[in-house]
Amino acid sequence: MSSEDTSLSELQLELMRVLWARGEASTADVAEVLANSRGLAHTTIATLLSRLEKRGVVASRRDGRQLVYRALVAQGEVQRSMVSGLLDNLFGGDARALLAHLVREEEIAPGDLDRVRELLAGGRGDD
Amino acid sequence: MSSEDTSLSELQLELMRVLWARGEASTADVAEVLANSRGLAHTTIATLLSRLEKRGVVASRRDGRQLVYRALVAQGEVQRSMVSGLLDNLFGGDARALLAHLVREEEIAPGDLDRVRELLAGGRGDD
DNA sequence: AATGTCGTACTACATTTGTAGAAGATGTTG
DNA sequence: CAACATCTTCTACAAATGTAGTACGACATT
Repeated sequence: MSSEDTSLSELQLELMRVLWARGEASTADVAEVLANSRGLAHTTIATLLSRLEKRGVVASRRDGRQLVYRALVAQGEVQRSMVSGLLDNLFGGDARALLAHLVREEEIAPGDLDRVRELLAGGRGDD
Repeated sequence: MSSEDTSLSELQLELMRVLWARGEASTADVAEVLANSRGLAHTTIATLLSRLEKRGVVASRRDGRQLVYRALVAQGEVQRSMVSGLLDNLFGGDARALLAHLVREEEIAPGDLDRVRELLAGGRGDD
């Protein structure tokens, strides 16, 4: 039901990564990171965060005059929907095609395939 | 270097897929496909194609009063840049993380890992 | 208390994307 | 040749995104 199909832009993801990494972050926290990497103004970050909030992607809490944001969507959820979108749009939904692409483009070494298989075969306690 | 980092929207990819599949396609050809799948007007497709051309993603050739388009970027190039973008933005550039994600999300069955390895080793493409 | 500081809220503007109508050019057919 | 069917071109508009200034409110400091 609430499985929103959340697709975010690169910049939006950059904000989210701060929130995901810290759990919570004030506008100033996020702004500092983004000022470093991109030279964005403090008010720009405020705008972006409020827009993200309007979309329901993040929520804010007040701390004095500051707003402290936290993510409402897990990183995994976003990964899921965006990877799935890419898969559909670029590989006809065929994950093996994407996998082959990754190996062919040398993003993944053939040995990694075994490693991942072992990882999964070994003690994996998730559902 | 002309390695443009080509990232396309879902709709844009839908147009491109027609061109990639056919090699060349007139506006009407593309429009017909997109009218089916999305109910888009003929002029909409014309607009989209011309915008793609302005970006250098496709080129057109005149055939009578019609324009016949062909892709200027290979599907592989787009896959490369878009997968790479996704990798950077969502998985910190770690392809193994994406791979693990794919397996965990059951987009890929563990057995596929072997199959892909075989594919790469022997060049055996049956299915 | 007055003032300066800092943060949010609001407003604004350019660009990209999705979508399509109107107008004009051109080829087709009786 | 005239009427008709088409196709491209231009123009338009809404929503999303990137980017930031201005204004206003709250807090701290002297």
